[in-house]
Amino acid sequence: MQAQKKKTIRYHHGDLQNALIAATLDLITEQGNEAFTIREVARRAGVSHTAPYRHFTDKAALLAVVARQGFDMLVEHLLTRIANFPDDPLMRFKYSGIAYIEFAVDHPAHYRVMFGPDKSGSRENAAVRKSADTAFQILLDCIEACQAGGLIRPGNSMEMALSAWSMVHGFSMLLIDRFVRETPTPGQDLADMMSLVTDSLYFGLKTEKTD
Amino acid sequence: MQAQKKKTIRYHHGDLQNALIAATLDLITEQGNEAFTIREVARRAGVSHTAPYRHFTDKAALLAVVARQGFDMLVEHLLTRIANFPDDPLMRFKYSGIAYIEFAVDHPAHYRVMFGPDKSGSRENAAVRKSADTAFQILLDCIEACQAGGLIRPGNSMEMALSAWSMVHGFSMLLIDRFVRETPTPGQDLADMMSLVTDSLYFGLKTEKTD
DNA sequence: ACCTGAACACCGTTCAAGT
DNA sequence: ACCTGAACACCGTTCAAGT
Repeated sequence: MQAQKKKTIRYHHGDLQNALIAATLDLITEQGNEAFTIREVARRAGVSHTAPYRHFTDKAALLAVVARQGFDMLVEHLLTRIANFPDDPLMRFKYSGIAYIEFAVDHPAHYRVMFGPDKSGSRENAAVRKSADTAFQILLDCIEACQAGGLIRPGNSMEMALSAWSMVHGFSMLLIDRFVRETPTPGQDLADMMSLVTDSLYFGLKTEKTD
Repeated sequence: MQAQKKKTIRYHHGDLQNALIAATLDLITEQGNEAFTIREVARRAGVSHTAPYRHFTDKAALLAVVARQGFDMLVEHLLTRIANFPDDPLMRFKYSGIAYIEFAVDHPAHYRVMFGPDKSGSRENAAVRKSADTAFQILLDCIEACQAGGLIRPGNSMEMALSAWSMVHGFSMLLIDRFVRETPTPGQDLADMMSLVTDSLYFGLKTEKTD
């Protein structure tokens, strides 16, 4: 808990804290969420299996740091992607969804830790929730900007944001967990698929006059 | 593998196979997916920790049986729920989504095994995939019936089904994993929320003339 | 045919001890 | 201040042995 606040922690090989985080991501990327063990991560970082406990109170604390890092990366990716459309709220809404799926597909290890089964309480971790809320707020802002411009139906923006989140989260999980393997139509690529899926919702929320 | 084919397997206390499945569901319901261990399940069934290996080749095989059972239950629930609207394809489409979320919320332990991280290969298990495909086919049929009646936009029904599945799956996961805890508007209940979320998509796919 | 106990190679976590 | 080794209570899985 407290250890994470310190900027740099040195050990005889350098920065163990970050070495452990990097090893965690490598391990999850290579072998999935289940393969992550403190002992294997320590092995990869070249330290004894008890050394990680100097930096993280337990396994859950290490995962919580990875989850928060993931949400921060997601926020950054979303902001970068929607910055391309400063004058078009509807495009910002659409691309926030596409950017979300892009993030999940590009960083499946992070995504699995962020949304995977909550081993013990990163869902309760204040820092993690704060980063997650920031990401959700971006989506909400996009929707409300559209409503202000008459581009999306009036109505409860929270409900709409929840619908949008459900869709991109569900699609991301189906992709990552290999439930969806192929594009519905031959010749499509992943980018086409992301547009198709997000468009289904986008048509559902926008007003008729924007057709 | 072969053991599962036999209808009834007796041991000194009765039907160990089903006792193990029941204990698995109890355990996952009580303490989450991580708490499931062969040894604990055996303990609850009152047998030695090696006895389960007489009935399931390994941990993954037990989970695969639970997953297939879950998909079969899902299919049954979907069919029951849409049977209420024999003459209204649009209502069948809408209620297939609601019924899906109902199933996930009512059977979170099954749902987590069905869609949770694939410990090792229930995703590849032919019987599991077959049951899952049957469920997906129900959704596809609903959409195609709507299209035949001019109630949903023409277009690739696979893509639409994928969008719909993404949304209900995402919403289910967010609910089960406690990312979504409260209704967006005070006074709403879960049924309201399910309608709101599925309606967002439903409006996106239907034709204008059905308004 | 079905079940058990010992055994093996793993875990997470704690703690006294080393530098 | 940071790291280690031994120790404890767990896992999944195998296998020879019991009834």
